[in-house]
Amino acid sequence: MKESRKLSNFFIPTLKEDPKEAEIPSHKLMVRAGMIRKLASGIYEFLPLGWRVVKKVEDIIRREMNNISGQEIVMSALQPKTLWDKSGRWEKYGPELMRLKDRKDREFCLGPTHEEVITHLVGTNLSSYKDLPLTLYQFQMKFRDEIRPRFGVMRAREFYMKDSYSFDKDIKACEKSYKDHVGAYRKIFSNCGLKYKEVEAATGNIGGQSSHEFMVTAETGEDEIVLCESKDCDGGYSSNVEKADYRRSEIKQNIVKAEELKEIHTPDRRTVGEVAKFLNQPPEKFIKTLIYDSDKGPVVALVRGDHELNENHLKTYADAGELTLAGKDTIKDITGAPVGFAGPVRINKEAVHKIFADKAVKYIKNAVSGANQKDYHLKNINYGRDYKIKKDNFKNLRKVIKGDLCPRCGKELAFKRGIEVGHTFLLGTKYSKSMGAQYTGADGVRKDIIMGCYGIGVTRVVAAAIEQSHDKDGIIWPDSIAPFDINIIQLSDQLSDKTDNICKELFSELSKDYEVLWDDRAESPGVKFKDAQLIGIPVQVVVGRNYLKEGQLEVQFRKSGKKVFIKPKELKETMENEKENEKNN
RNA sequence: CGGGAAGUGGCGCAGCUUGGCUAGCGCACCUGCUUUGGGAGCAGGGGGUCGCGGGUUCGAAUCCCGCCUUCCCGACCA
Repeated sequence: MKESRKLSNFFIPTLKEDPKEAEIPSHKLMVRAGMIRKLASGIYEFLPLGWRVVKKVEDIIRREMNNISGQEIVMSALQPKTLWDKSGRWEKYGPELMRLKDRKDREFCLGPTHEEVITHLVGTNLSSYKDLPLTLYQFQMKFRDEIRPRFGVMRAREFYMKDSYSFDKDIKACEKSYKDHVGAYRKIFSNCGLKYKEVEAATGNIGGQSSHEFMVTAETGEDEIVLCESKDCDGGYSSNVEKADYRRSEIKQNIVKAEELKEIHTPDRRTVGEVAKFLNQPPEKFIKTLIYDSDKGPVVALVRGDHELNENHLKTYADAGELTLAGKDTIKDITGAPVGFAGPVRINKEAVHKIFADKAVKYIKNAVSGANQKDYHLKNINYGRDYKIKKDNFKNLRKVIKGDLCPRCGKELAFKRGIEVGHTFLLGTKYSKSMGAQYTGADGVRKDIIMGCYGIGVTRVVAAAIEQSHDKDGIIWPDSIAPFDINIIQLSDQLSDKTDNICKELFSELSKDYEVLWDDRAESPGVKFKDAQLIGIPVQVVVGRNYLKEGQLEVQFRKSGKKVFIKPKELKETMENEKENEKNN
């Protein structure tokens, strides 16, 4: 028997009006359909209807994780600081880590992710190459003190996540584990009925060498991605804009005479915008000079005034661990001036580890930039004459912009928005090294275990599914993750032994193969129809006047809106037919 | 953290400018009657320290000061 329910006895507080704090459809609908309630900013309770959907997604994930030989475990959400000290992330993770102390003043955090715990677990309990490969996974609430929680469960401070970790003896074996996961993720997201894109991604807080994100495409997505949609593109290209590479379309040699370098007084004008306005010059004539601190020393990046620096690219070229915008002191050392007057001319190269420039900078004629002197800028700066940078240090440093071309095939890139529902990381030895997780090889030599980690935001998948599939009346669930398969709507004006009996019969008969929600409430038809549309169960079976008159059920499909009148015994066949039709569309 | 908005029964709001009677409306809830195919009608009823603290005043939801919370726009991320 399946998990069927009567609505009269189901805790599902639906609302007629949108909650005022909700902006995007999935948030509004999840609250209105009685799936979730907010307890505090970014902290939500899942009610029976909402949790059923989460469980559906969970089951789909579990099946695929088991298919790639993953083994399910549960680790502790509460994690001791000592472990995080080893990886160095107690410091590095910053204020996003939820920290707390126990009665003896020992420090803990609520796990935002589990690399430390699992590396410790495996490192202390696995010793031979014979035990590899190994993949472990879990479902668990994760805690991240987000700067700005947003959009309901889309960006929550407590959220339900599937995280898995692979352990391998060498990089080749790890690449196989990584591929297996990517394959599993593809199945998971398509089984959830989602349209998604795989993109190259930056590794962020987790670190590691290579990483991909699974993006559900939706207007309301918080991420921006670029794709090459050209059919001729070899293998295609898709990337998060954070990471995206490109070929340029904008670089042209300007045939303009180089004019004489001039110093200009620009009191209290620091930003490109301010100086541009003051001098009445377009931002694309400016050279923006950004100074970063890194573990190797200060790094300087030059980009054109109207462009934005891509820190991920700079990080890669500078071969630096972390980059943070430099403070006053570093800037003073390098420019001899306060913040806001940095420029490439007469910069103190002694104090700098490396200088990089975006390729576009080279071609700005008679450029404007800081004079490295308080309240002064320079104009008519020209590359070669006024400043020099090694040829190899001209790179793609700016963020990808509209009009840029595919780095593989040269066709124009398309921009889309996406919701990140999954992320895969090839970690290498980042954690096994710092946490001391090693194995003994066949040759008797101790080696670091090669790791990968892989996450799916389960609760976010639910929100993303709604974002992708809803209408003005409510949610339209994909069959695979719908909270119920069939919604029996017994119209209250027809409450009688006759409709009661057929509903009872349908309920118990259908429950052998389907999850059924029977609306047996003493509500008016309007209320029942509206609620049914709102909660979006794929098949609605209306038992009302047509049954009393003709012995017919009225079956309505949420997705197609199609309505048919049939005898009760034809129901299963009708549902199968509709499923076929939907597949073909 | 910067910029913007808002806190009044469970939900959505009005009242505040110009202080004054018992704090009001819609939805939801309870009781009764009537209704019943796309969020029914009538009658009756319950539920509010007006975010918190302080101040001004004979009198504060309303004016002043401080704090807290929530939401939206930017940096983080599943």
